[in-house]
Amino acid sequence: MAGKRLEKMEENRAKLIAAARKAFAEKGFANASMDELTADAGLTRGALYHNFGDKRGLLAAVVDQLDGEMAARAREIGAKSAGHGEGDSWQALLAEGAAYIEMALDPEIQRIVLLDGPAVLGDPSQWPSQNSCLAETRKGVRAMVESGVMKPVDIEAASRLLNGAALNAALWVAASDKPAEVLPKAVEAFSLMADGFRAKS
Amino acid sequence: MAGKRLEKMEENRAKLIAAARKAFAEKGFANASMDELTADAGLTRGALYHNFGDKRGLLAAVVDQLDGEMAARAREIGAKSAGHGEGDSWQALLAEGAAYIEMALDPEIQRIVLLDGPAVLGDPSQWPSQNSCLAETRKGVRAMVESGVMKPVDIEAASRLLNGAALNAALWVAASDKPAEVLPKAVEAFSLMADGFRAKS
DNA sequence: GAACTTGACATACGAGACGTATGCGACCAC
DNA sequence: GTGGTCGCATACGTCTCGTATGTCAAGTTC
Repeated sequence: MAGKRLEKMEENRAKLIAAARKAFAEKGFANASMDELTADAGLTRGALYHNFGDKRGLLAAVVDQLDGEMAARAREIGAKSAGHGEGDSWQALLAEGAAYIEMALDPEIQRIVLLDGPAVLGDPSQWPSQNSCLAETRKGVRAMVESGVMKPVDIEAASRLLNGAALNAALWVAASDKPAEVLPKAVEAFSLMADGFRAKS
Repeated sequence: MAGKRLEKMEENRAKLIAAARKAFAEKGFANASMDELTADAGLTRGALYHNFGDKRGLLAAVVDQLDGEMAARAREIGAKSAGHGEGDSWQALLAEGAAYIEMALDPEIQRIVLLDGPAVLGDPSQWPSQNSCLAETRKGVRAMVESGVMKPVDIEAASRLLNGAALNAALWVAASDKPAEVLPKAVEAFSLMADGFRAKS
């Protein structure tokens, strides 16, 4: 019966992160009170500072979780899209891009990952979690550059621009009056723009 | 001798905005103290709240000023690039994009317009100043779509994606270890990606 | 198995920072 | 010249974060 201590600790960490996700998404990082947040989780600020160091640490943990979930979903969609074709990795990239745009319509992801995240933690490329989403895109881009599907562009630059464009498009869609009407336009424009990276057939 | 009152008021507004630009750029919006900031301008918080309503209002005014400066510079560069050619508006668009990327290397613009701005004021498309930069890009895109230089893509979507990609690229360049080496890669990748919007020759 | 030690978490405290309500004094009108 | 208006300063209350200290259960050692 060893590890009852760590078990409880992980449980509390999870509860705090869950409460933080809700509070940050609803009120924004700056306006979220740590007292309320921890009370919702049935704890106090003591637990928070012990586990995450400070408020930024908590945000980093939340962003890490969300980022991981996004990357997992993108991978899943990418795999599905590339699977039933005969290795059309280009379709997979477009599908991933569209998936990012759609995922970012979730207020939780918008507010926390796209708005507060960069402002508080700095540019995504230097996040502690190292940005799983970007890594996912980079993997795809690298494979396509090496296989000649994409032009011989700088892998890091292309990944960054594709990801940035997708997430930025999502922000625009979400802020628009009628997201349902605007989304397809954003996806289409993204596909066109990404096509600039494609090797001439 | 009329308007000595308004004159002084505008002068103070300008001093506050200038002090805010410096404070926000150096410490970030959240960590900038309004007491220090106003003291630097030789005033107190009373003037600030009277002129801008609250801290967000001040940020909005600062962002508006920076955005205007950026748009003016982009217009200038775009005009120069299109001028000596025979109406090659495409080159002008690329030049504008590159200009945005370079401008965003300025810490003031990065921190205030790209990071804190969206987080505090929300998505740029719904800023009070209505985002001059975006308007500038939109103008160019619309002209090119109508003249057939660009594919018949949704103007709003294309403008948003181009702008977002450029600014995002700038964030990446600035966060990298050696900006001087990375910048050309970002500009090249941007040009390639934008080329996806270009009508097939 | 009992005393000791560790460490996760709670509580208490201090230091700002924001926003508002109130007061003052200079400009403008008549 | 007098009254009013308005821009700005001052004073206050409230909230929040971060740290320092206390406490009690879980793990450890003999």
